[in-house]
Amino acid sequence: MDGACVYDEKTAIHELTQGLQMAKQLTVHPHSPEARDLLIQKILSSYHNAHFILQSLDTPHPAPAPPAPSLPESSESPGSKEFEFDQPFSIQNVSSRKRKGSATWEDHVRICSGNGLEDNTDDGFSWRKYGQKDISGAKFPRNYYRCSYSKEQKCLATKQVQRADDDPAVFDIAYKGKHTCKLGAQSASPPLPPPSPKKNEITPPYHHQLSPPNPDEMLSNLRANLSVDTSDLGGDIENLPSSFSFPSTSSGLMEDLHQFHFPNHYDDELWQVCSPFISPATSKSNFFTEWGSSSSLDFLAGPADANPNSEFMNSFF
DNA sequence: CAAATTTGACCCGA
DNA sequence: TCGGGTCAAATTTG
Repeated sequence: MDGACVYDEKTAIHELTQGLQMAKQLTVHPHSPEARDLLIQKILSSYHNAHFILQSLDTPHPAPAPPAPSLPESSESPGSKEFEFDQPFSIQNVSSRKRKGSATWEDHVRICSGNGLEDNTDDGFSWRKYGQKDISGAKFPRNYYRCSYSKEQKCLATKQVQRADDDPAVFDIAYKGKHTCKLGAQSASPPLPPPSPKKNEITPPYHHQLSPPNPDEMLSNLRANLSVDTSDLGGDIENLPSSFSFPSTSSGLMEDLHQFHFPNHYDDELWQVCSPFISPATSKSNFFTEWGSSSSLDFLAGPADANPNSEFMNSFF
């Protein structure tokens, strides 16, 4: 739109690019622990700068106050605010139809899985599938998940996952409700051991023994996982880099990254950028692109004014 | 054997 | 009546 914005976006992209380059360096050269720390700090700094820029870009057009659709009570604990999904955005509701008492779908995320064969839709929470349905007009069935802790902790979060017709590698995910489970709440508080680490699907992200793995391990993870999908940036640099690809089977490092707190609106954006990075457990690759709105991943965002760098670094090391 | 997934039936709003 | 969302019994998996 306006030149200033473009400029800022470019700056942000530049910062992100720098961060990526440094990340690459990190993966390529053997470094002393000090040097690695330095690089990591620089990487974080770059992302932080980008985040800051994007955030400031975002302020001119504050999120429209949506006509709050009737959410089903579900809110209980004010304390778990950070897991609250923000209100909907103006995206067309994928599922306008809802049963009595069900909430509107509050967030939509599009995930492109690397090979398109697997459901790499891990988002850090532990989900249990409770249904599958063929949807008229859709090639692929829609899968319904609810939080694994829905019973134990009365967590009301649910999500729908559907493979895109035109691109089987793409999953459209709709989130509903907010996580009120402890698991989610841990993103902002000291880790607790999950009730019972379930099998594969998600190793709960924020949580799960945050006991920092040893740096070497983290580094090797980083090394193994990092790769950047820049095709997206190619001819279209004006646009925010909506996606990165970090083929990854992530674990330690990625989980630690969950501690990274992104304040405010662009959190999501940044989260999109970083999530593959952070993608827990079983994710192999992928990038997130967001469509529709934001915030579903707010649960990652911690205290709005925390300094991401220091916070992150602290938890990281 | 417990927990997760599958799948057909049921419910409900449009 | 149709289609989407959920339930719950059966089945599978670890």
